[in-house]
Amino acid sequence: MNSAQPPAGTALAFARHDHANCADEVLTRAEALAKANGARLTPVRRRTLEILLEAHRAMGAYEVLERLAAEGFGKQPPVAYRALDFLVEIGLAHRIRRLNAFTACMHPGEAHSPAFFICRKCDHLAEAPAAAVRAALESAAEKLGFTIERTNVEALGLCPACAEERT
Amino acid sequence: MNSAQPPAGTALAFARHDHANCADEVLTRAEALAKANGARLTPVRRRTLEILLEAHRAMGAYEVLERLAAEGFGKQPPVAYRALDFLVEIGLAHRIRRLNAFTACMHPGEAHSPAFFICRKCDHLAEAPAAAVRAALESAAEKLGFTIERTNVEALGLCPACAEERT
DNA sequence: TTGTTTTATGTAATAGTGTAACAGTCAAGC
DNA sequence: GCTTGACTGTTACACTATTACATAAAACAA
Repeated sequence: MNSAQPPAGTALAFARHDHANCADEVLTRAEALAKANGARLTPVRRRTLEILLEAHRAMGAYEVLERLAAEGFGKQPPVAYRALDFLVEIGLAHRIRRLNAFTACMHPGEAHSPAFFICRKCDHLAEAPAAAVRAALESAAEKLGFTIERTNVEALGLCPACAEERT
Repeated sequence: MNSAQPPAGTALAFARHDHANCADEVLTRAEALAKANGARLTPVRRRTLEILLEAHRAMGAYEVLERLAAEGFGKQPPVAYRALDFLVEIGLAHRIRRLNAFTACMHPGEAHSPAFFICRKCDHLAEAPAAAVRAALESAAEKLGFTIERTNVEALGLCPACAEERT
């Protein structure tokens, strides 16, 4: 893999920010969002989301699994993958392919197609709204006759802090 | 994994197109491009590129490795991964993370940051130039103070043919 | 040329990521 | 209650990728 394993320190934004009640807000919306999709926010699923929200960074599936197992849920990979896939499916989490990791979505429910910025030095991660990116993609897709259902937009580079250090 | 294993049928474009001399052109450029980077297009590396060009679709690293091994090169994963990583590094190939696969770049040398469109039904893959997408990304990055070095833009959905079939 | 450094290749061993298949369980609707 | 379908859990395994180390070949300097 990269220098980037699910890494134990992939914060969600480069700038410090208070997120005292991010989690509460999101969980409330989550319930609604799940119901809207005709899906159920079961205990494993809910707890998985909480874990991602608490961590507030990208986590590997196996890292999430450890936490779940420790709390009495199943101990096998499918437990984590199913819960994570569910969350991604209904838009409560995102999969960061470059990191083989997952992260809670910070703006669930809002129609958004985020872009992710990943620092190659410190592995920190930032999620940014990217309506313009999506629009450009749609336009390119149209020329091909392609119907977009889901997108993964990830940029690798240097975060402000690491760029500062003159690497 | 996905329904998408390195898959044995991931063509490069949805529309039929003749690419009789794609390969030759690209290989010629490759030499030059390598030299420009102070890098060497060694036999394994060159052959790896040829394999990707011949296949003209996305190939998993192990699939490439099989081919290399059959031709007398090393039989262990690092052989393929090193060659593929090299090609990606200097812009002769792209890594499609959603498919865990690699594909030869069709426009090496040209400053471009491609977007990939992957059909979830047939796994076919299209590479499209996406200057507008890149511009939008740069703009978002600037707001974060982030310096982009490399991007992965992948869209999942339905290709024209599969969309037709009313899935 | 010869010796030295760097870069590249090859192998073995193993770590990490993700799935398929199946059995049991639980909730919702009839 | 009973059926149905969705959800959870487990075993077992497939696939993807890396680390570490030994060898070899090219590039460079003396």
